[in-house]
Amino acid sequence: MDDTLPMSADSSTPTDAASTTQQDIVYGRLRQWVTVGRFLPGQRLKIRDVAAEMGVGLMPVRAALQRLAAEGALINVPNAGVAVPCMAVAEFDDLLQMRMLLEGEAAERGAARLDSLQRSAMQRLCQQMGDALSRNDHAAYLAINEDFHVLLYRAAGSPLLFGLIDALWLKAGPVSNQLFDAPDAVAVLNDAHEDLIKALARSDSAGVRRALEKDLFVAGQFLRRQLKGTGRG
Amino acid sequence: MDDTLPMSADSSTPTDAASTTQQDIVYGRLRQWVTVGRFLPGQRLKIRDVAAEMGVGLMPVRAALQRLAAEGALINVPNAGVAVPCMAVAEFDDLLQMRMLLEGEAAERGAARLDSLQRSAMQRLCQQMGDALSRNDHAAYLAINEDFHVLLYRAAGSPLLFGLIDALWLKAGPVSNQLFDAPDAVAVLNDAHEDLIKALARSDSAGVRRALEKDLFVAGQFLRRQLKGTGRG
DNA sequence: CTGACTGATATGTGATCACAAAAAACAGGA
DNA sequence: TCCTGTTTTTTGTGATCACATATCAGTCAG
Repeated sequence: MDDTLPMSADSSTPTDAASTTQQDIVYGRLRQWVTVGRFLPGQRLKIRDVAAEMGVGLMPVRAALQRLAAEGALINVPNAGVAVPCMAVAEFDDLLQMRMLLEGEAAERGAARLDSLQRSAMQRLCQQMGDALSRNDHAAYLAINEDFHVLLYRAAGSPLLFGLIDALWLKAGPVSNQLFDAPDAVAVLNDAHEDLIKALARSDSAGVRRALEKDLFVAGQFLRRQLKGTGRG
Repeated sequence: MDDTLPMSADSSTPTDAASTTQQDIVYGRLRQWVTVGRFLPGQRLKIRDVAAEMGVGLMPVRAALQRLAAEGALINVPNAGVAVPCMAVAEFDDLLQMRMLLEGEAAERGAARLDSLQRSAMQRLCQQMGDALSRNDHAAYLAINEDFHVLLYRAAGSPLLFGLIDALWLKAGPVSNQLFDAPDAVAVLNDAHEDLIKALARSDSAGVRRALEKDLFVAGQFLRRQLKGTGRG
């Protein structure tokens, strides 16, 4: 009746894909689809459609959608199911501000705790990002970029902070993939990363924080322009 | 199929109780039960038990529990349903640190945006808290304390920040109600609030932030002692 | 008397069905 | 032609049932 259990299981563990249960599989795929921008902002996700597309029953899809909605990746309209949120410019600015606060904090803490092996790994990732940009390989850039930030933030040693950042990433997902619609963005996208590596080499945690905030800010400004353009017709 | 809708509905709106749907009612009650400390840390919440106790079907309870788990109020153990998380001291410190960061930020921003009417309201609330403490009316103190903080944080003008803070409150709920087990806590609990009001009167936003961080810190130290005592057998 | 195995119970997960409400399609009148 | 009331369809919500698995009690060999 009231058995205790050995505390574990993060619940909102980021980047965990399939477990054993079916709704977790659906959740993982749906989450990836949202972050990769498969759905348009404002689009309604209908249980039966998703179920048919994935070839599973309605029940796992319902659970997965509710879970995504609870995490803020989707919004739950009163009696019309769930939809992918469409962000107004003010909300985008709010999100960017919070990301700068939380990710800046994580970067500063993480920079002070990285060992030399992790530092060289970050330097390598930064170089790989530059290569990917010069090849115009956007998918690779985004993947390495995620690894780069995850490595730094995990080093901060705060699971809670990392979870909050992950939640913000989920919210930012639907709009972040429009980054490369701005052709002049690729020229400066890696500058902040290189600044960050330099600050890291100086063991300048505050400098790492500033570089990361700059990284988010410049990318945010490109996205912001895209956002005002589309404006959710 | 792909209709857009007029973006609204916060999904994780705090303090929203009953909507129309049944699972929202269950969710609201369950959420309150968790925050008020009705369940012991580590306790498993079984669908059929909760359903029987509330006199509703299994389906709304299942959905509500999954939603709470997605928000981090409960933890989802792989194939054993959900349970109330039991916090280790390290996790508690992490939570406290994040609360100081986020609530400190919200306090500083909110202090700069409060109008005179809201400032006097906060002063009144502070006085009421002192009265409640002198009466040993713990329930009233906690209720007014929540209003006090909500008023300040909402003024910050960042729905996202407020939502994150609310999520942290939900995590802190199961342990926060042990505050008054420390008899010497009541003597100093309102000191930081009075400091905050003074800083507010000076329009000293940074001072408001410091006072709030002190508030969280001293309360956290009392709770921390309680936590080490119980230690989750 | 202890330990492992087996059966019974309980519990979460998923499927199918039924219902209510909202949206859409349609028909009729101004 | 446009507005309006009605009907039909769609869609989310909840109930009930079926199944797999984990937990626990009971039993028997050592």
